[in-house]
Amino acid sequence: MQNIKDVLNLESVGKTVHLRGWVYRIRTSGKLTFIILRDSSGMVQLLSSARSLKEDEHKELSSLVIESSMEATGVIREDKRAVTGYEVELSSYKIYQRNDNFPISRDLGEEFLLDNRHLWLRSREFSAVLKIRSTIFKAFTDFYYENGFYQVQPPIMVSTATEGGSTLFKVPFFGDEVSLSQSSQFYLETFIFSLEKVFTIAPSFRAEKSRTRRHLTEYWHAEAEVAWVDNEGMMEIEERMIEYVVSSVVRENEEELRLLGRDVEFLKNIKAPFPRIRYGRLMEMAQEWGLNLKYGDDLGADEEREITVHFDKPVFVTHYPSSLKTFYHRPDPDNPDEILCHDLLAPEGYGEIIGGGERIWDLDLLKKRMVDYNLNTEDYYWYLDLRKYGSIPHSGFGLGLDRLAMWIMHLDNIREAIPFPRTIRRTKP
RNA sequence: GCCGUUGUAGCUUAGCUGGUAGAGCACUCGGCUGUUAACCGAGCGGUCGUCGGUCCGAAUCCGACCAACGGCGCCA
Repeated sequence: MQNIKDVLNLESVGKTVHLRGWVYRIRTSGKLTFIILRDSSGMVQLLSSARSLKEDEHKELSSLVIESSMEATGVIREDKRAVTGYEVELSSYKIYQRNDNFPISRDLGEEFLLDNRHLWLRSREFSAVLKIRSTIFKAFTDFYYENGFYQVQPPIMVSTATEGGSTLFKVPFFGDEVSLSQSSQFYLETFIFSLEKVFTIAPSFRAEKSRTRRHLTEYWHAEAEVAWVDNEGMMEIEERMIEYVVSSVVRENEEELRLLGRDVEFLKNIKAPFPRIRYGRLMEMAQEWGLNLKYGDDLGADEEREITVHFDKPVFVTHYPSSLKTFYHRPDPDNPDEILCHDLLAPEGYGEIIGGGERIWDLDLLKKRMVDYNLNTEDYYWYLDLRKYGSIPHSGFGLGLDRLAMWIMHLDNIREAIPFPRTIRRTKP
């Protein structure tokens, strides 16, 4: 058996090829039947006729419907009339399943496709999404391995909140209750005392009742934590990682990007370094652009969109006022009202894809901040222990891989970037 | 949590100020020896989201409910 892509070349012409896959299109014209066969690698036109097959064999093939599965043997030749430039004249075949009519046809509603996502995965469009996603996950991992990081595996069932209790998913646990992880950050911090540079890719769960194009209740969270690195050093690692991931997709998946209509030239220009803008300066710029924002306001979706259209690269926003971020961020020693943190906003209106920064590593300050946030320090005993024994400066970040994928592919909704989206109103298929 | 939109055949939909449901695709059958989302002809397919109300009469008007979608806030 061969992959379709591997036989679409001049060396194969005149040879007998053995293929298997699914019927992508079928149409008859008189005594000829054209079957477009697809497999994971591509598609090719098959020709069935009474010339090279028995009459009843040709008839059986002509009755196949879309997405039937089959095996095909025949001689391949060049033919400009066929979709991919080659055609296989069938000499024998095997049908695995001649199915009933496939539910998905040419008229497609958004809701219907979501209900039939398990079948829509077979489409050319979604196959391209899946291939690009695969590259993104591999490239992210490769980048950190190449830079001396260790991959670690934090728990998913946890008993401490990272981002505030109201968005926790509660799960029964032998008469007790646990939560699904919102972020692996605190656990990642435990690993740096032995491994120094660590990363993970794990699902995170947020019970936020969000109904937006950029939120999922279950999403793939890529996180890293690094010993001895400050806020600026962390941003340097992140921008090199983003460049690495984007250039990997451009190199491996140019065909898929074009199928999705993505402007590949735009992606080729995504090179580090990325601009850094302090929050205070951004507020001044926003006012110059006519936005109704003042110091102390958080960036809403509209503001992020307005801001990021002014850039053709991702942009870091740093030094937020401490009132806008959660307790573990380290205050700037030069200006304690601001914190040493950064968000990375994707361009073209996509907005936040990374949140990161320097962590508080002083025990007393961390305790004080937790008390300010009404957190029970006893629950976080293990997190506080990290500041008791050999505490060090360190930084980290969290990246929404589905958001990154959404931006790279220029999709309208994050649901189109993940095979089986979980949102407030969808747990099937 | 808040605001909005939509629900008619397997899919995409038309249906005006109420008068008894129409099309395209898919599928089945027939035609065509070069099709490209083929084309041509025929057939199959609907308790108009659910429940209730108004009316001689409701897909259409009113109410409640359900579901999905879109947006805000929150975040990655």
